[in-house]
Amino acid sequence: MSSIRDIAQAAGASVATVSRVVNDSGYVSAATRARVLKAIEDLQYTPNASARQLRRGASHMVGVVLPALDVPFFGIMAHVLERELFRHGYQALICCTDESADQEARYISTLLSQKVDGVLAISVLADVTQYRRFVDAGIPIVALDRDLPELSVPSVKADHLAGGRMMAEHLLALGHRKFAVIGAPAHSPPVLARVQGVVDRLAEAGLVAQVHLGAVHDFDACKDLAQDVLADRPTAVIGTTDIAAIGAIHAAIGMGLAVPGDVSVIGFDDLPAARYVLPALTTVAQPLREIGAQAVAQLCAMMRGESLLPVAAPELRLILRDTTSAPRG
Amino acid sequence: MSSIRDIAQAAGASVATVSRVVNDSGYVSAATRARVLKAIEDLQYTPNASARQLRRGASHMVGVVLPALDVPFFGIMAHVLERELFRHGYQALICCTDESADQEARYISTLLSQKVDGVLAISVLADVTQYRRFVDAGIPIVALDRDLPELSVPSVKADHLAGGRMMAEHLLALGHRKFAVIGAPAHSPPVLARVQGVVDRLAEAGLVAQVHLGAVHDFDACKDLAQDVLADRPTAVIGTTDIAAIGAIHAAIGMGLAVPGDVSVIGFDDLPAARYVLPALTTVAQPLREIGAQAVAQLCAMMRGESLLPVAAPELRLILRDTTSAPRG
DNA sequence: TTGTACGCGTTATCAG
DNA sequence: CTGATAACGCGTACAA
Repeated sequence: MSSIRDIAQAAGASVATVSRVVNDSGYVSAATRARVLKAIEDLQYTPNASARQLRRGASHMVGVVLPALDVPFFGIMAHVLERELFRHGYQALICCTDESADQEARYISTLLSQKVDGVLAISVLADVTQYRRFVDAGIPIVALDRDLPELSVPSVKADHLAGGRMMAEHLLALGHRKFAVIGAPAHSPPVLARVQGVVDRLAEAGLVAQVHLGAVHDFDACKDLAQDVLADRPTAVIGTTDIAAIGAIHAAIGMGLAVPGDVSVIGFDDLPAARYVLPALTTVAQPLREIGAQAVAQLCAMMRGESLLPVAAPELRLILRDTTSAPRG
Repeated sequence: MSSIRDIAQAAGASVATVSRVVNDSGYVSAATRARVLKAIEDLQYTPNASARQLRRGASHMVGVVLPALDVPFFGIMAHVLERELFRHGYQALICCTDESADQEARYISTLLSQKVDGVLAISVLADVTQYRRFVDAGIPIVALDRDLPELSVPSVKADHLAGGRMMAEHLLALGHRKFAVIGAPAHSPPVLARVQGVVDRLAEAGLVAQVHLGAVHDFDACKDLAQDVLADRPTAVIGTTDIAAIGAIHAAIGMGLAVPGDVSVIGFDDLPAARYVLPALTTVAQPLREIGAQAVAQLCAMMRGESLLPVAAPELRLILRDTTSAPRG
């Protein structure tokens, strides 16, 4: 409510002096500083961020564009990004696109209007040309969990291809020979990379897997997908995500199959939900917190105009729990 | 990058005219409008939100203060609020406090600086006096899932007391007589209200329950809690949340008890995770989407200076799944 | 050490 | 229908 002028008047000083104490820049005598601070306290003065941004050119805000918050994977990621940005002095502007290109475009306009200092993007859309607007406006941008093709923008993500190989490797080592891969969404680059990793590794062992990818990534859809696939009696089902794998477990048990006795199941991500199922899900853990922190560090460097940080790809890790075992004799 | 003046120059018009076409206010001839629109297109003009806020007084931003995004309950709530606010033309400023009073205070300062038009608060802290600063600044605020005592601020929440009664009622109807209640966090008003509801209903049946509330609300902590409680062999365990109930299921099965054969378990919230466990969890569904939408509607009314909307308490609903049955013999 | 004055990008008012 | 201009709150040269 009260502006810098009110404080100046109350403290018997000029606006310039008040500004100096607020930003502690330049010289201010102890006496006047005290008077100013008192006035600030009395009048509950809060600097106006808009006026500052207008004057300084920096908004200290960062746009975070992602499909949703009510999906654990994105919720966790958003949390990490928000916390990390705050730690670095930035306010996150979280934008949920609901996987709609239209919403995404509108949000990008908003972020441009807000003059965000940078952008973190986790898009699940095929067409990401919209993001060129940030590049054109000279706004630094970092992609998460995928690349933004043709925009030559840095991206931070795990090696999903290697992740796919890990899943296949584990089951192969247990002695499995008949595989099915299920998951969603079929257009997601990281999901496709994992599938490719599985297919590659199996091919090396002279095997082929049934691959069934669906359009919607939820429990019910994945369960249905798994049900179809299980009719063929694979000894191992590879879920492209934990949700897919959990769907597969439910499908198997619903069909009277024991897990892992009759069929082994493995997932990917290691979300909290992987521990909730019974039996608890064996999965490949993706270090979401590390990925998020790395992306923010990268973006902050760019916003400071520094050169890009060299990055080590975040490490994937196999988490052994109770849904995989050797196939029945 | 380009400002309204650049557009004016390019279109051979005045800034006032450009402003008029941008906001389509006042009269502009079709010809000049066309020229201006072309210039806007050519120069990729985007209005500066800070300048607007400075001039107009409204920021079209709403602060959303909550403890976390990586916890399904809050993630879902945040998603609903964000989407709903966007629909109403507001940009959400999501602030994760990590349950820290210090963070919360710093965020409140930030929101005050940003001159948010309103605030939605889901605090889990006991001391909410910080929120008085919004009231003092004349900024509308709506509380979710709890009240903000002594601030006379509207709140939107389910009837947790009734929810507690529902849980007890269901198990009583099945014939249970020996109950345990477990959950966390012990200081959460809605959790305490649910416990009270359970206790009240059981008292009416002449029964007393063992109540064990923990400080941290996660799977492992709740599982440990349940393990202790199960030593007494209650026939029914009431979780104050789905997470607590899922912990109880794991504890029971880990101890060789069948669910629901040896012990029935019920939860609260109906998060997606309730369907992931096996057996699937019987629970009381809280209409999060409705609560969120109601809170946003309420806040929007206040921001428009309208009187408060009359609100019907969001309905709780018992979801019967596979973890409750009549007690043995 | 302190104060004056300008400009950041908009919009609203008022005159033409 | 259009244009000039003041003001929003702040930071900073520059002057004192």
